[in-house]
Amino acid sequence: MPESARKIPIHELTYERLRDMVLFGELEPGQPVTIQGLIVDLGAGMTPVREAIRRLCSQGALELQGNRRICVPKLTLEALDQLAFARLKIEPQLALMACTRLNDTSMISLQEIDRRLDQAIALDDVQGYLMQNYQFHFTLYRAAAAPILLDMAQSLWLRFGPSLRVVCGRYGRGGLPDRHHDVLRAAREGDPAVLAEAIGADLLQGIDQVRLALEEPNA
Amino acid sequence: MPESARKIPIHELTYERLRDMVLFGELEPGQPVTIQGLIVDLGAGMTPVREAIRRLCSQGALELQGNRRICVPKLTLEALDQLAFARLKIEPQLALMACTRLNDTSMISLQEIDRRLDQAIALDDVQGYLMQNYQFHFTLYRAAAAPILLDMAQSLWLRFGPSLRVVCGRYGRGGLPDRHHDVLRAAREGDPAVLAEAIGADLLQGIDQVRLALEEPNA
DNA sequence: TTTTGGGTAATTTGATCATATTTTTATCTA
DNA sequence: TAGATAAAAATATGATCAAATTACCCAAAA
Repeated sequence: MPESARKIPIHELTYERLRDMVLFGELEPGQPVTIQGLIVDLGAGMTPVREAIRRLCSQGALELQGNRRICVPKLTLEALDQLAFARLKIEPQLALMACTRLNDTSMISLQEIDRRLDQAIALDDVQGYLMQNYQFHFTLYRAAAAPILLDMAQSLWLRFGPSLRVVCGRYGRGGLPDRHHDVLRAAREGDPAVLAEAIGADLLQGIDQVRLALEEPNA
Repeated sequence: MPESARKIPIHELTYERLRDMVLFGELEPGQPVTIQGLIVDLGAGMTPVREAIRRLCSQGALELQGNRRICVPKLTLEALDQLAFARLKIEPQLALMACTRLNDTSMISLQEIDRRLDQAIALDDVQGYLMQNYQFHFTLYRAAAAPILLDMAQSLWLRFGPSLRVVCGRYGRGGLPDRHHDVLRAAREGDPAVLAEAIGADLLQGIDQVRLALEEPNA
């Protein structure tokens, strides 16, 4: 084994793996998550798995159901309203703060991610779309150098992710045309207010898609 | 042992105990927290302690310092700015949503808590002040029936708590006259906008106190 | 006969602890 | 100061116990 990786503890790796499973739709809303199952699936010991689960529960990515069972929470309309409110407050602010701090390196990263995102859409690759979309937003947000707001955004995405996947899977990503080009243009021009506005518009689009799906009768 | 309590698992109790220690100033900013130390202090096993710590880390109440040491984070000015922004967005909204849902029972609770709060101030009981202040806000917020926003508020308070304690200890609670009577009045009159405004003013007062302390040269 | 209901047994899963291993920090000597 | 060694603390595993769910069986009713 290379020396490079021999620093990250297993509980951290387990956390990251499980987090990505939630974030990128490998786990469906409502799906039960068992400690024993993860021990087998991820090949980790009991303690690391338990710690990863605890972290994700306190971020809202997983949910304890009274009888010490754990599942991926299903989004209700009430929960979606709260998520929408918080995301529209926090994420445009992160974009605003990031705007003046974007350097050439991060601009190139954003453009590269956007390219891969378009590619995923062209290939109908839902998982790839979700991953690149996440990377796009968080590459921007990280530039804000605001770790507390970033944590909050991360938690909000963890609550949102599974449902977004369901929507994409159901309709294809047809209803999700790209607002990212507006975002990129505003970033290039360095106008914080416009950038924040563009991010808000992008979020709203995803939120409305999920809302439509939730309002349908078929669960 | 009475049968009543024999449902809550130790890792949950340990979490609650440790959370309160952070929230009510029993742990100072910068203070190291060790697993072994908590095993001794709280009389719990290793697994429950580790899980409690992981949960609090992911809420920002504790901080991992690279070399697998853990401490209570010190608030920087940058962190305070982020906290201020988020709290002023989230908490007034919780108050607003709570306003129309407050019933007689919760109003009586709020008034009772406010009474105990005044009492704590009169007795110069800093810990009591912090506890009643927390109860006041969260009894109100819980009435909003918005668990996601409530989680966010909880996390924000966990990041804020230790520093508030330091401020109170340094100046006494002299600079913290009560905005709660304004809050109570608005709640009685059932005006959501006024209530949200009053909560915002209350928060701002505490935030400014901490900001003043942070801007002082003496660390 | 088929179906429904209740209840017990078996299995699965979670909670906790004791222990071994690894890493980091502190101490001591050169 | 540097390097080696000892002590302390964190990581990770596996075993054990307790709780919950599931499977199954038998009896009674349709």
